[in-house]
Amino acid sequence: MARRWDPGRRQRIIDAAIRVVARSGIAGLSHRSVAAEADVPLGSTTYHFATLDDLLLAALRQAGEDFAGTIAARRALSDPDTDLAAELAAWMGEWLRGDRSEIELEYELYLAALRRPALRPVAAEWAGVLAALLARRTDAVTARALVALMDGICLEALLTGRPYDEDYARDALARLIP
Amino acid sequence: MARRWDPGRRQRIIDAAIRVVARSGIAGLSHRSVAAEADVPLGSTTYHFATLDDLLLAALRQAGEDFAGTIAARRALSDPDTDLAAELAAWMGEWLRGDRSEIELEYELYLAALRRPALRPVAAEWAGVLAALLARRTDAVTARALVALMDGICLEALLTGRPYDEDYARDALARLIP
DNA sequence: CCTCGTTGTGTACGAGTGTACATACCGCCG
DNA sequence: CGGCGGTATGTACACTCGTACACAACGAGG
Repeated sequence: MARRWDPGRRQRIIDAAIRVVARSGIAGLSHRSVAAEADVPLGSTTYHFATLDDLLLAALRQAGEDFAGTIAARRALSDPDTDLAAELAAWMGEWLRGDRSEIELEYELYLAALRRPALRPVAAEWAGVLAALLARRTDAVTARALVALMDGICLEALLTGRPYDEDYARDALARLIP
Repeated sequence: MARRWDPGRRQRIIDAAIRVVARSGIAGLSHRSVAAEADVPLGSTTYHFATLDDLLLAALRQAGEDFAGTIAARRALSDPDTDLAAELAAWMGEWLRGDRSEIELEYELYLAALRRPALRPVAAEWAGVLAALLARRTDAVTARALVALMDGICLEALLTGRPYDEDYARDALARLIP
């Protein structure tokens, strides 16, 4: 029989779950679809993650950590010499022009917390990490508002299909900064 | 056999679908669950709505119309003598303190457009109706930004479980108004 | 060497799903 | 009055799903 002892299998299942959600959405997530994607037997996914919610939680956590890494790597956000509103607007533009399935993956996992209380602490941390970073360039209240406005602007672009308008975003964000 | 000719059946199916989504989410929406809720045979739901997406589209449209009616009825939003930011913040507070399943219903239908291009025109109109109303109190660009910020603030409260802070919301909204 | 408990696997079951389709009903037009 | 066509229904099929559970492999401790 195949590999009986496989450290890191749990992680590979999480990675597979993320790919499945990126491709087919949360609706397409099942023990079987993940098992096929990760190339492990069905029993393996149910063994490591008894319920689908466990798996979803792990996927959200992972995506949140990846996101935190991404923003930490974007040094211009922390550089006090840049125009914060312009920098944020440019960042959103890059993100929105990127791979659509990655965008949908991140937002869908994030929004899943609406119906699943178990995911809310992770979603809160996700938003909190960004707010904390922005708070170093301005005050905490403004940082929170900036995060909210960015969320709203991105959602508007994604949900209505209207193209993203970077000038508008920069202007609106700038108004929030005292 | 029961009622063969039933005008308004289509509408009753839509209403039932909305109740199902409110109770169990989009994930719980199926031809069968709607049929049971509407007390009609299975074939009736598949006859009026060949695919689930058709039904979802109709439900979103209906919810959007209800929403448009709600904001139209809230006269203070149009009254030029009120403080717009304070009025919006108070309105969000009332809404967020209301029935959670209704909140989840509206947001879940709205957010469903993320993965379903067919729903985007309806979502766009939903957001557009509110923006158009606000544009009569300020300019069009500011109105759009207000809608985005309100969306972001509501989502933050709903996704993180943090309680809604009306003072903060009023202050942030006021900053957007020139 | 031989148990024993943990880790991992395969299979089977019952429930629920979308869909297709033959059939039934009923108002209307000829 | 007769049948035609749109409306409505019930059933059946093929499929996917979560879950349970018996069993296989293996490392460790006796």
